[in-house]
Amino acid sequence: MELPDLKDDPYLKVLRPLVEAYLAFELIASRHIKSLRLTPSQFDVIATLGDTEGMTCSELSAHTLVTKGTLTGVLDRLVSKGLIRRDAMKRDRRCTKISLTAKGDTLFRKTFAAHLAFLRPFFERALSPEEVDQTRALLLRLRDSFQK
Amino acid sequence: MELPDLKDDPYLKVLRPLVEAYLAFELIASRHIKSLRLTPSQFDVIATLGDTEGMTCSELSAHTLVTKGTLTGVLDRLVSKGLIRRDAMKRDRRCTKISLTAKGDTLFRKTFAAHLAFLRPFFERALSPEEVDQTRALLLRLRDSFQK
DNA sequence: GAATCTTCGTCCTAGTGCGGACTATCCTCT
DNA sequence: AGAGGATAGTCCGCACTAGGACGAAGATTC
Repeated sequence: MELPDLKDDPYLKVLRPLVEAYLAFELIASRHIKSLRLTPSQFDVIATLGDTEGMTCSELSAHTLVTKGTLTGVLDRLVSKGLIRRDAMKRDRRCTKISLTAKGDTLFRKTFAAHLAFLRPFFERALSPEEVDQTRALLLRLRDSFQK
Repeated sequence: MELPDLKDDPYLKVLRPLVEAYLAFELIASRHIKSLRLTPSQFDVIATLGDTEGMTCSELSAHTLVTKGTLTGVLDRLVSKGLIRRDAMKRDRRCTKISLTAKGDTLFRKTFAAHLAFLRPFFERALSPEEVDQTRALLLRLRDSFQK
């Protein structure tokens, strides 16, 4: 959603840069993810499940950007790729425990660090370490303002 | 797409705040747009067409976040709501000129300023005017780094 | 123990997103 | 003029999105 940026408004001047910076990042990141034969949502799920004992659908949707309703389909595709497994839970028969298969874990180890290493240079060449801290603080203030 | 944030990496520290700030903004903005009975894409198109003589599909997709392929469907729905109009162009019979109808223009005038006014306080209470300029500059550097 | 409330995962609808294929049209170059 | 290439808009397949409806299964309350 792009909004004309009334250049003279002192506050809305950040609106477009925020959107553009995020989208530029998102485009680069998702291209790299696609080269791994995954979609962003699928990568999100794999990265979240990595190094855990597994979790339920609700937990998974809370820790990722994938909503409960969408998760069903995303998990279906990951199961058919053999990357995750759905197991019934003893205690609560409503829940399903989602966890990485051996194949999924291998993929996680191979790709996760590589993905971060791929992204780092984009940040490195844009900002000095001090600017990183500055940017981080400013963005968190913005986030908090929008979150309540 | 959410990425674990290796807290100790001096560069990737901005990754998560960037994603979170954008998503928090996006959530707020799209909720407000939905109260206008529009989707974010539809609002994007209306806002872009506002105060113009109309434009072709290609121009429209260049000025919005909607890609050419998706645009067809979005425009179809806006036509059926009576908000925009598709007219053949004399010069180039490949092109279609998309413009707001009277009803679409009324909607634009009523909602666009209101939407910006709705968003402004979120920025205002998060950042001082100087910080706005700072944030803007930093975000643009990030954007540019990801764009080449 | 039974009625109720809540939670869990799935399914549904409408709308979006991308990229590639396709047709119609225009433009360019020889 | 005629061939090749570029551009415009549409259509397609597949994946994703939010939110709401649903039945099954626990939790709570009396």
